[in-house]
Amino acid sequence: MSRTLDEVAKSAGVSRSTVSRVINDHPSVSDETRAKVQAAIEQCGYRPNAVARSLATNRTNILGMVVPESVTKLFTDPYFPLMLRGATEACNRRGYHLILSLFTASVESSIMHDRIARSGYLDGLIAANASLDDKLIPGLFAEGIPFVNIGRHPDDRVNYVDVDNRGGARMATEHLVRLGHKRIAMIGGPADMTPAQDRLDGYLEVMSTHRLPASKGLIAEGDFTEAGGRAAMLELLAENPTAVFAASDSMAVGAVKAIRAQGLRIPDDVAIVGFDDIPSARTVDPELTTIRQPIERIGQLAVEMLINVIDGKAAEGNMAATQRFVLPTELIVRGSCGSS
Amino acid sequence: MSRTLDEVAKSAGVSRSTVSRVINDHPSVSDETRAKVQAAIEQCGYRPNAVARSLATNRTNILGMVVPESVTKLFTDPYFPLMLRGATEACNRRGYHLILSLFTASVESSIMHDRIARSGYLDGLIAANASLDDKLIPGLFAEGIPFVNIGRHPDDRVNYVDVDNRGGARMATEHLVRLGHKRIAMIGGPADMTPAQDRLDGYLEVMSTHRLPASKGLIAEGDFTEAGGRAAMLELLAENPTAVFAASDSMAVGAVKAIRAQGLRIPDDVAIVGFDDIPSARTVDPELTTIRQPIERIGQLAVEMLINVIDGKAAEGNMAATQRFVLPTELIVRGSCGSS
DNA sequence: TTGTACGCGTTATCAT
DNA sequence: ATGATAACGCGTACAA
Repeated sequence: MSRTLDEVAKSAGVSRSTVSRVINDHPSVSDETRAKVQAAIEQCGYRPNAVARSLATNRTNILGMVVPESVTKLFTDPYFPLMLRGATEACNRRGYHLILSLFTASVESSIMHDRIARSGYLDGLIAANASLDDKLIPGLFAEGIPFVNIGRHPDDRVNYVDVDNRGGARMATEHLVRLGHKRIAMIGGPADMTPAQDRLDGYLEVMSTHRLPASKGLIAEGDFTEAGGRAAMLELLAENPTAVFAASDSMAVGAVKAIRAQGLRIPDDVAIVGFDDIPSARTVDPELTTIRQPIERIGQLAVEMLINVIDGKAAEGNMAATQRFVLPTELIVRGSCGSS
Repeated sequence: MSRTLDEVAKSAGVSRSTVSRVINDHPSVSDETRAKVQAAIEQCGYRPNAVARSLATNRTNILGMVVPESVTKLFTDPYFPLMLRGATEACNRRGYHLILSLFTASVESSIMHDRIARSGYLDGLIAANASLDDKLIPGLFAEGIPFVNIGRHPDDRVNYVDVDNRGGARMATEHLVRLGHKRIAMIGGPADMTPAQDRLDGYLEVMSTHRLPASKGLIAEGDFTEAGGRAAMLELLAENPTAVFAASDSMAVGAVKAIRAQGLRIPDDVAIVGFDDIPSARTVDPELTTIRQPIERIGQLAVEMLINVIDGKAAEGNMAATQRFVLPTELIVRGSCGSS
């Protein structure tokens, strides 16, 4: 099975420490012995035991991605696989591993919390869009474990990576205004999620700027799912909007179906713009005009920031400044709003 | 930070060993001291250090889910999030952690392989639909690390969990035959993936039984993506089929769009049945008749089997029998084939 | 440059 | 039932 340092040392005729130095690229070892040791390593098929190494260094090179229960339900939305792919990609590059923890109803979250945060297996963790009132984040502070949240968080101490949700929502709404729409409805997300808040704010801001109505009836709350978007759109249709901004592409796809179900045409009767630019935005008919956010990049950035935080903490004590990053969004014009 | 066994022992006025026994529910410890130790544990806020424990026990309670590069591309298909959710769910229940490794182009797969299989961090791993010619599986045997594949594998020694792909494909095709269709086309998956093979075989079997044509022109190879399904359907339409069986719902959704793009109606002009029963099968218009496979259950079962394999190996040496499990599929009739 | 010796936090074996 | 003590495999001051 697994050879040990001692065996390699014996085989190379040196001491254990020397082999260890070779493995960790320590400078002070003669080229001669280095070569000798390398050979022995090859020959034995030696691989360092990560667990033992972790015990000695107090570092595991394992990060955690924790998905709050409220978000686990949305896990099939392409957003998460994409973000996750970005995160694992970055981990691959940096030589880290990623433990994925979805909080589910079957296990009490306090137990999950303990297993995740206090096991000692994790160098740090990424919170996948923990909502404002999530007990997760306070818990992490209490535990003193390095973490990065995906999505902004009002607490000053929270490191996060976010996208310009508000700016994106403004672009989306402006686009519809530019096309001459007056009655522009919005399908929002759950009120306790900051992306939903910010996208709503961006919409309201533009509506207000142009002195357009944004009454209660023009705003419906979805849940970021396609079914939710469909239901929300059904409500909204009673108000006869000529355009809709959906806070996610999944909801936009649902809205498209609701609109069609009423015998209305897109974009002729109702124009629609989404948010995310997930793959299906290009496969809907008509293709979805949407706000692109660099989803994989978010995951990548989150792990890179986290590694920085971990390294920084190790280096400078707890003095490291809070790290934050807000990625830009982009308007992608396709067919669902008519030609501009 | 993290208290240690010694501190608890000192605080409780016993030896380290006794505290260890209490933690591991060892029987031989008096109720009196047990209570005393429990109290000390509470008071210190002690939590066992998982890494140290792993070094001593040679068990990490961490499983790996490894996704071959060919499959990483399909990672946004709802199949994977669902399967993953099932797997993490089972891990939660059993007190295991799950490391997710997506093989990507950015890091050479031999390096990834080493990191995954030889790090010592993993008690075992799940291969997510490794295809037949994937170097992954031979590598795992060479390494002697316990694993379970998702999807059947011809090698006798491979533990796997699979679904009755062939039976499902038969049901799908039979359903179309029952509805009176003669020219039934099929959109298959990549030839090197066993689910694709099996679904094709099921289709061919039924076509042959009913002496229906299954010529080259009636079979197109997709890639399990929506775009691929669309392209495949476009080819097939030249043959004027009256029905199509798509080997995945994603491809079926693409096919629906291709059919519509030709001005044809579903199910009137072309009936269609998919495979998977992912959430979007219920949100397409018309809703998709499909073959349901219990996707989350697959993930759950994979980790449970894997844990069995690991425990079995620990218990009986390498004598444990190969474990296999084939889950049933189910025909779900919705609107995309017309009424039966 | 190289080797010695100790520590990382547990579990496990063996006395007592 | 309890307590020393030896692993587990590696990193790393410290000494040589």
